[in-house]
Amino acid sequence: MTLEFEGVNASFVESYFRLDDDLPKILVQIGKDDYVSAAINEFRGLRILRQEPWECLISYICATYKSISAISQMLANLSGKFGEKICLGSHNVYTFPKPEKLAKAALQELQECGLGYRAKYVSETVRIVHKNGLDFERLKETTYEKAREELLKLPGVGPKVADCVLLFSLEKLEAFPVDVWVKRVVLKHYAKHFQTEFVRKNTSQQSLSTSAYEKFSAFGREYFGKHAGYAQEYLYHFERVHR
DNA sequence: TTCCAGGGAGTAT
DNA sequence: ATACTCCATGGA
Repeated sequence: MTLEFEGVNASFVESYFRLDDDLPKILVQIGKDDYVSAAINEFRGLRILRQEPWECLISYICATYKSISAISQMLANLSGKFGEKICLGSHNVYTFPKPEKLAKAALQELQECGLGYRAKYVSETVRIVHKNGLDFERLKETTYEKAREELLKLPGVGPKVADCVLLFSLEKLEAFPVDVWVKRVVLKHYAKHFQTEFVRKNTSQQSLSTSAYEKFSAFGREYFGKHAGYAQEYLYHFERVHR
């Protein structure tokens, strides 16, 4: 298999696509049952990205209660308005804005990017991170639980956003983010791991309480093990394709 | 037009 | 602790 790239060096590509992970070994580890095995067999090769923590954090704060396409649009707006222009051949692209740049942005400017009520959360979190210089490198070194606790203090960051940031940018591969899609998968195919009353309640109602979230997420970490995040990613994609 | 989206925060019980 | 409610915006 070959991988072509340009404009970056090989070490970046290896890092960004997590080529340092032993994917075949991980897929064996998380292949605990026929259902997740089906997802693995269909999408074998699907990877988790090692994203830049700052970009990941702001992106997932923006992503709450929004459709994927709308999220893409919002982030493109942010980059176009506050990022740096890069010329790639014939067309221009924009980098994700740096903390110091977003820290200077007015609330209304953020709202003009389509952030809606999230503009306030982004604005406040931007200031906290920029001012105190939230040490993402330290969060990488510490445990899943401690790093999660730190992230949850930020405005606009709840358990779902925290788990996404931990998984996609802070080296916490045991994180098992539970969104509406993963919730559906677990309720449909892993119901036997929960009390029937819990399954019934969470099947009928669309919202997800904090305590219910923690039960779903803890199940994922315990059932799939230290690389539960990979299982989440395969199940998530499998559900979205076959819904 | 109505519904819902890779949820979170605020408030009432 | 748990339940209920609101939140801006855009695509389907």
